[in-house]
Amino acid sequence: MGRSPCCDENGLKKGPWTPEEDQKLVQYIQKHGHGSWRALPKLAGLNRCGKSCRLRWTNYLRPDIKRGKFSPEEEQTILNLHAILGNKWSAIATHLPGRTDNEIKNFWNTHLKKKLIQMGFDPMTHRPRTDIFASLPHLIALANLKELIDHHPWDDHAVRLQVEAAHAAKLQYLQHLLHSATTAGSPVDTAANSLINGNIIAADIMEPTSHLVTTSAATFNPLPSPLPAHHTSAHHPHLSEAQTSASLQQLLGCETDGDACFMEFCKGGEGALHEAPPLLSPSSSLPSLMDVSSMANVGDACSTSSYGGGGGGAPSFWPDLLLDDPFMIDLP
DNA sequence: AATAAGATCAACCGCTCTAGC
DNA sequence: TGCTAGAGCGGTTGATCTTAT
Repeated sequence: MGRSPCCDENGLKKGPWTPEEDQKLVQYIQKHGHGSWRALPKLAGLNRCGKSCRLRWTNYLRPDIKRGKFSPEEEQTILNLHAILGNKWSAIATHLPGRTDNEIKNFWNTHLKKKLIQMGFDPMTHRPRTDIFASLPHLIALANLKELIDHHPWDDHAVRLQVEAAHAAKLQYLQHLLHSATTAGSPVDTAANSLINGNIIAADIMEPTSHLVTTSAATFNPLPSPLPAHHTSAHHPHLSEAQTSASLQQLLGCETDGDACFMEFCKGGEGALHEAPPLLSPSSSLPSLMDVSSMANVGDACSTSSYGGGGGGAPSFWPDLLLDDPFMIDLP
């Protein structure tokens, strides 16, 4: 255990690699393979530590490295996988041939993270930021920008995230308002009225999620009945299965019954999980998987398909958020 | 043209994990 | 079973490049 001494010993060279060093490293590995990285520098005639050699090879010199801009498809894959895996760059990199974990990490930190933040998302959870009062003007603007869908040049994932986020956040906000409205004279009363009167709920703006907000706002029971004994989700402790099913039907805008609707929803998710079965083992302790697995609390529809690799892949914030405890919203 | 600010990305640091003894 | 060395990972840094003023 402990940290292995590395570049800080014996005056080994650090910093940028020269073309000569690159050539030595490439030639040696092509001839002998890398073998033990620790032994390699000496054998290859390099005044570098093994760790530095390994990094240079894996991140830059490897022949199968793909360089250049990330394609929209790659960007979407990263977004999808990050929503599921979090900062597991090496795991994400295994699904992007030719891209290194370092490159993906840099791309995330310099592009995608900022993009999500600008869209009002928490880049770590992929959920709308919960400081809703602070970001309300932004959300209102988003929710009322139909042009966003019609004309915005962003890729599908970004648009979908933005639209869904606006509505999910509205829903969360509304749920809070409904709860708060019981307090007479509450400063949120006015806001609630204006919301319900249409200032924010513009049911005709965005289908299908727009009417999700209105229907749920109209029918949402702020004090749902207790769960059946067999249904003890920690995530959705106040929703009964029947309520969940019915709410889903409404929320997802389905003609069919709630279970079938939910199945459809699971199947309809973008391909992240379809393409990533090796990453989704039941024994995995990746915390962000909870977002996905929690979908199973509704009807077990997604759990098997997700873990089995054949199923869902919905935006991770969605089902959780829609079914979340209405009073769990973080408020300033 | 000069300079400041921001963006990018290669490389390093320090930690954890794992295989071998 | 416990210890160690080596490999790998994610976070961070800092040099360089680009853009704005």
